[in-house]
Amino acid sequence: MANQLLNHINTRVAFQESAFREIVQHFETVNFPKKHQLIGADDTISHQYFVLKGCLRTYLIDAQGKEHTIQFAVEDWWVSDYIAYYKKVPSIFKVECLEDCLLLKISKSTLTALFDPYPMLERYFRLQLENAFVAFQQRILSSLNLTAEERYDAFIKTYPAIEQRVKNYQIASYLGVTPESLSRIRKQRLQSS
Amino acid sequence: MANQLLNHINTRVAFQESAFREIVQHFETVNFPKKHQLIGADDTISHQYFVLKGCLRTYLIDAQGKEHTIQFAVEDWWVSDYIAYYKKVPSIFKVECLEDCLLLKISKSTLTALFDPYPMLERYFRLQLENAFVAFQQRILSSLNLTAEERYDAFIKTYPAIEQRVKNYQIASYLGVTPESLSRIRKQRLQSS
DNA sequence: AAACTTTCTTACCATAGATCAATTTTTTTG
DNA sequence: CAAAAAAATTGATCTATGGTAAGAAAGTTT
Repeated sequence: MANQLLNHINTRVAFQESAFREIVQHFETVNFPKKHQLIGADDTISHQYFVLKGCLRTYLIDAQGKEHTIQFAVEDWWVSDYIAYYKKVPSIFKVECLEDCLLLKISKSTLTALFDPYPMLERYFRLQLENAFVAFQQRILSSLNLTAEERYDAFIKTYPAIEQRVKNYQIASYLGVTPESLSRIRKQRLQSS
Repeated sequence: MANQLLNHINTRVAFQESAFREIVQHFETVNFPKKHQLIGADDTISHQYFVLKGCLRTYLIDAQGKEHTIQFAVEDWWVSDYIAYYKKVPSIFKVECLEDCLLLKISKSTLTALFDPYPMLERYFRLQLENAFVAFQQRILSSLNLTAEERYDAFIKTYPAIEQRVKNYQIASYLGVTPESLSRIRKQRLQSS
């Protein structure tokens, strides 16, 4: 089961199985039902989670009561409130399970302690961050660049698997449009195809 | 002069000066005049740059001929087309000097080769990426969350030094509004103060 | 399967910000 | 420092998307 994590690490760096057996002991397998709130606003966040099975989203409710989705996570993704996790500030995001979830949990202190004896583990996380850097730049570009419809197209193209598993209003809140607008966009697309 | 880089590295990790003397040899100091184009669209990008002095911006011209600024860089910032740099695809961004610039240049291959003997250097870059991750998430949040005026406020607050050094139309293209709209926002702010 | 809850759709009107077109101000250059 | 170029401003209009409200559809619970 934890092999899924090793496989993922090996997509980025060559990691020895013996070393991995050491590391994996520091993870805890946790199980949450659909609708469980993994992280709630104002928590202190000292853990991150690797998704073995399930689907989650990280979102925020703003002063006007509107939801904004910053990230979805499915199998082989990492999830947390990374602003709170990296900056040691109280969480502003909530993370909820959109399906029943099986996760690998590790604390920041445990993980960073592993970086000294296992530099390849640190490299894996650096490369993960490089990937996130690129994904975020492209998302920022989309928001500068594209109409709501184009952003929806791009989302479907980039994350076809996710689109199937989450509610339209959640996609809308990820794209930065209202559910009503997304509904109109979807209608238009049906008619023109 | 290169000490400026050591100082910056030491804001994130404890780095030995002896080790730094080794590393710094692999950097090249380069000088460019205002308006010089450091990176042009469609280049292969194998270097990144540490800003010793000056101000630059990374931007893109879209299919409709409109500019979108993805990043500014001033002293102690790193700059490149990071999509091209990380993903090994042709650059989509241009990077231009907004002032006369003094930069430290290093190639990706040289830098990554230094990560093995100097794990603290890799750690520094990991921590840099964590910071960028947070900054990008906050920017995405702004674009989901805030009106043009609120984004302008946030920009001024977050980057007061940059606001002074770049053109308004460049700020507009960073915020995702037209220069005309930014001008109206600025007018309104003057009147209400 | 009836009742309830959540999500999605549709319609109508409102608005932030875009676009277009001048004009003024600022900056750069010969 | 005058001329030219670049940037900023202003006004008039337009448009994509938002807000509100209501009903339809889908999903969940008893």
